[in-house]
Amino acid sequence: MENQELKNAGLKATLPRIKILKILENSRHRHMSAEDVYKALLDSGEDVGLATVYRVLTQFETAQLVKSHHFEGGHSVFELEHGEHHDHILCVKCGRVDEFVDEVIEERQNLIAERAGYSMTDHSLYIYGICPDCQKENG
Amino acid sequence: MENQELKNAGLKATLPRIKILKILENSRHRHMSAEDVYKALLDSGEDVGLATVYRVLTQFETAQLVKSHHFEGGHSVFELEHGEHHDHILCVKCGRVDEFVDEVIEERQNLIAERAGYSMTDHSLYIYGICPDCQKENG
DNA sequence: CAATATCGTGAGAATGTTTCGCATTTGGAG
DNA sequence: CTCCAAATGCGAAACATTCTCACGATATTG
Repeated sequence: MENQELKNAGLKATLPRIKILKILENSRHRHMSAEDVYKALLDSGEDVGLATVYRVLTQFETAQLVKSHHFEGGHSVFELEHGEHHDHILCVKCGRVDEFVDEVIEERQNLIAERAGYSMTDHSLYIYGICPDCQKENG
Repeated sequence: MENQELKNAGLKATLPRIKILKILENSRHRHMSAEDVYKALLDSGEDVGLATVYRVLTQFETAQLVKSHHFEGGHSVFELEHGEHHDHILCVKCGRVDEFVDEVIEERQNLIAERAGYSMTDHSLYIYGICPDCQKENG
């Protein structure tokens, strides 16, 4: 039940929050922008404000229910936390997003941060390219 | 001479372009936002519009004179191309930016893209952390 | 149960960044 | 030196995101 997830995160189980969580869980696309979530809410007949969507997503991120990503082009997306850390590879043509994990890279990053004297808090790696489907389509 | 660099890039050597190129070359900070460049221009008594700064920086990027980066927090920065590809490690406290190159990671990225069937066009890797100086300051 | 403090919300205004439209200016080829 | 496409400055617009605020729902207290 979504209610419990919210309670566990220290958030009251309000309607907008439940709805937004449901949308993130049921969406075919793992990665959704605030606008996407907002549209999905309107489509399902809900009456929430865009500001609330942003507020709730930010709260979810703080509560570590979702993770946000800032892709090129100034557009951010959110995805449910689903256990393992992973990075992203995305198609510059169709916007498709795939995920991957690479232990070697993870380790190197730690090493690099350490070598530079930084205490690493986070990192983001995005690979941009053309996905298999778009390569076919295009001559 | 900047004029020549611009000509080589197929751009007319206009005053704003020359000035902006100079600013990028002389600035102590390698990474500047459009706003930074704009302020620097005003400080040196030039009369350019912010729109022109954006236009010119975009042209420079197309001409591969500069490279842009989109760090977290919705603000982009530009830096002069200076030969080697490199990635960035930045301090979440003071905004300091350092650069690094790691062949192992570069190779792994190619491998990952290939394995996923993508034809890689670009990639961006940012490591976030606390820099040595900020670690000292803070208890 | 009533009085009251707190929280979450929608709507719209505000902010910050980047782009656009258009009249005017300018670089540089002839 | 002249002329024109290219480039520019300006204000407005587009966009994503955040803030403000009054109100309604909820929890707390006596």
